[in-house]
Amino acid sequence: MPKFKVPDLLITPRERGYVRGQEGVEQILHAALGILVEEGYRAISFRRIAARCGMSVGNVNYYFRTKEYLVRELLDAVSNSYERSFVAIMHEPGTTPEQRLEEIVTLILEDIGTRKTSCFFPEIWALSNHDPVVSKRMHELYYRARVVLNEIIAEVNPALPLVERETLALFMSASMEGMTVFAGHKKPFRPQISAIEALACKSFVYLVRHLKPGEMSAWQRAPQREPA
Amino acid sequence: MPKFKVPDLLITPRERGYVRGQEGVEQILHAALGILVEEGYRAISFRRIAARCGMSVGNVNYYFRTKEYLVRELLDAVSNSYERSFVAIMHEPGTTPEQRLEEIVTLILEDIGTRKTSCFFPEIWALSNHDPVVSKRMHELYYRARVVLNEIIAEVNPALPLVERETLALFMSASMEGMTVFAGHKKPFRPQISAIEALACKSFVYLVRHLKPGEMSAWQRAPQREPA
DNA sequence: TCTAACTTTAATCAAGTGTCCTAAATTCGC
DNA sequence: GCGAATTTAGGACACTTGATTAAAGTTAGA
Repeated sequence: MPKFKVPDLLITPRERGYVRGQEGVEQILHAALGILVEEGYRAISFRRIAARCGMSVGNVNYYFRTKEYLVRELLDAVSNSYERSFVAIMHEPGTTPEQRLEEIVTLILEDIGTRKTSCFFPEIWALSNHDPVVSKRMHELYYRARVVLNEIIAEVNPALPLVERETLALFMSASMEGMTVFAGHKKPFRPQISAIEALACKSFVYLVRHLKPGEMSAWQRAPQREPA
Repeated sequence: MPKFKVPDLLITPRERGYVRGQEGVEQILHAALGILVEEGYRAISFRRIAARCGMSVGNVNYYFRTKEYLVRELLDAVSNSYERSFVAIMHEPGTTPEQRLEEIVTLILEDIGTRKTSCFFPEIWALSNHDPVVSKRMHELYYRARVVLNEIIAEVNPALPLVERETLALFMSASMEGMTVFAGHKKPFRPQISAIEALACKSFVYLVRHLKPGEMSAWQRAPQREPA
């Protein structure tokens, strides 16, 4: 069981308007997320959202004048929910870097077991190839996730230059994200998630501890061998 | 530069029909792949395919009576193209397991740098959450990819039980797939792909060599620590 | 030649889309 | 409780796009 759980959405309250309106906004965003998870991004439409939360089409359109605004706020709400979890781990007092690393691995690998994450992110990955706005927000989200990893690496292996730390953080983050397709919600390798967690921890700790400055770029095409 | 390059499609010839017809089928499948890559899966339609290869809608429909058949053949053609590359590496004579592992890492990490792969797979990942047929074919494709990895692991570390070998192969495969979103075609970390390759090789070789039987499951929730 | 394989044209039928508008209903601070 | 601000319903507009088919014509090759 994970120490932290990532909430589905973290919606920033509006500045003006009645409380009823705020509730409406949250209903709409949750409905949009639900549709995205259950039927895919392309299925999101004002009409479907309206139907899903018992609203009228006009009303949904009143809150979000265009679909683009709606999607943008949805992405932000998801992004913010992760932000909060990462920061929570980062600011945990009295933990060793290795403990925090393990905690992050656990958090993420547990999180990809949820239906929401298992469906949401692949959708975003696909979308980011065709939509620059989505691409930008997605990479911002992942950047924030790597901040924690970077900090841990710096603590354990301060000799490693910044660029190499960042590449290592990326490697770890991308590794874990890749598990989504195979060990996510209702995926064939979900039952082995503990073993996968162990592998991830073992290999990440090894890399963080034993990687020497310059080693990454040195390997580059090093073992040139004769063609057969 | 990689020793092998994965072709876009490997289309199995039909049993009956004129040569012209075979060309038509290939045009259609390439057009479908092109649309999927450029505009996403949902954009695939008879109309668009027809427009893209200067055919009539009816003619496209003559070759593939339903969209489902079309998509299925497209998936198969992609799957087969990978199959061929993996088998080629597996049957390479006079190479050590470590060399073959490196070759696979190179092949895959180069391949995700192509636009086709960088767009195709995220699309399939998303789709597999909503379409059981796609899900089944996708996991078959990845299973075939892991066969090579499994063989390498068995050679280097024969003491490791089958189940653990398979989980390790999955971990490596999923790790690399995860890079697609970050170091794929025109992604922000593409320039660092050599360093990423080095990290992947280092950590995979470490795991394959040093993983002891039972270690994966032993780690499971091992370091229980006091709550702060 | 003549038949199986192609190809086009044109059409059907259906479902869906975002956005805007008006008018009624409701909040909620005062 | 007043009344301005806010929220809601419902429908209209003007499209786009979708899969599939039937009939008729064209081509290839045994």
